[in-house]
Amino acid sequence: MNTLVTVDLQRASRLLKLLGDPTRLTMMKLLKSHECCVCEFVAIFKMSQPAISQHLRKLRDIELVKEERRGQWVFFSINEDHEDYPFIQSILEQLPEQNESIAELEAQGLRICCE
Amino acid sequence: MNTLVTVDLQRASRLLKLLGDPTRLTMMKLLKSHECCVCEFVAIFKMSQPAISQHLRKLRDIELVKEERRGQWVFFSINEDHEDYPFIQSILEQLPEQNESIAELEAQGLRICCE
DNA sequence: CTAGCATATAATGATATGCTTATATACGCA
DNA sequence: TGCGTATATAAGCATATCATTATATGCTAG
Repeated sequence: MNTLVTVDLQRASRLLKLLGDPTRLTMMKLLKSHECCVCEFVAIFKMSQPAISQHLRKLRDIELVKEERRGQWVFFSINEDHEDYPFIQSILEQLPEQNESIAELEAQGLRICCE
Repeated sequence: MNTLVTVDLQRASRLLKLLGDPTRLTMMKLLKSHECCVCEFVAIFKMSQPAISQHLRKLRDIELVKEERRGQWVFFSINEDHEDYPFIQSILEQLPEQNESIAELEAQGLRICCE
């Protein structure tokens, strides 16, 4: 009896299924420490823009991530207000940091900063 | 930096994908507190025996569960020696207990005891 | 307004998944 | 040995998933 809050099994399995894709899982891990826009993900995953967009849509559909348009770009970030965020967080915590991806982006001058 | 051990992202996503099915996730949660044999799962999930058997095989293929034949029956249990067991455990801990399923089995006289 | 870049959506196709039914295997008992 | 029960495997099918290409939309800058 060491957790106060539990996650309904059906809901949990839907979340885990979404996280059960290496691209989406990595996205979530990245987003945990950095906001990213779509084109950054395209550069990181070396995958077509629509593929990235579709993964992000799935994450957004169940509100695991939020999006915010800034000028031309759409930035994604983790939705910490999600009812099951503690569950998600406990999973992401156990994954290795993905700072190299971000560092590589910066090295290539592909990191987007906008204001 | 509060976890010492992290799970490779590829491996983590494979595990999460397997847990991302409500039947398998429930199986794992049940197995966390009770050994079960195949016919018990058939009764619990009201699903065909081959379907149950195939789910168990997937869990066994990546060694999340162990099997042990006892007479006519094959009992499954969680493999606590799995390299990623701490990861799995941290997920299962956050799911509600499934004791009703077991209680129901017992009420119907379907719980298997063999020795 | 138009051109160009960022992103989203639609349509399509290959492969994976999860069930079903039919059949094979393994064990226990008479 | 042969039968009944428990389980595993094989084959087939419907649907889901994840990519692709083509196209639409939205914003910015000139």
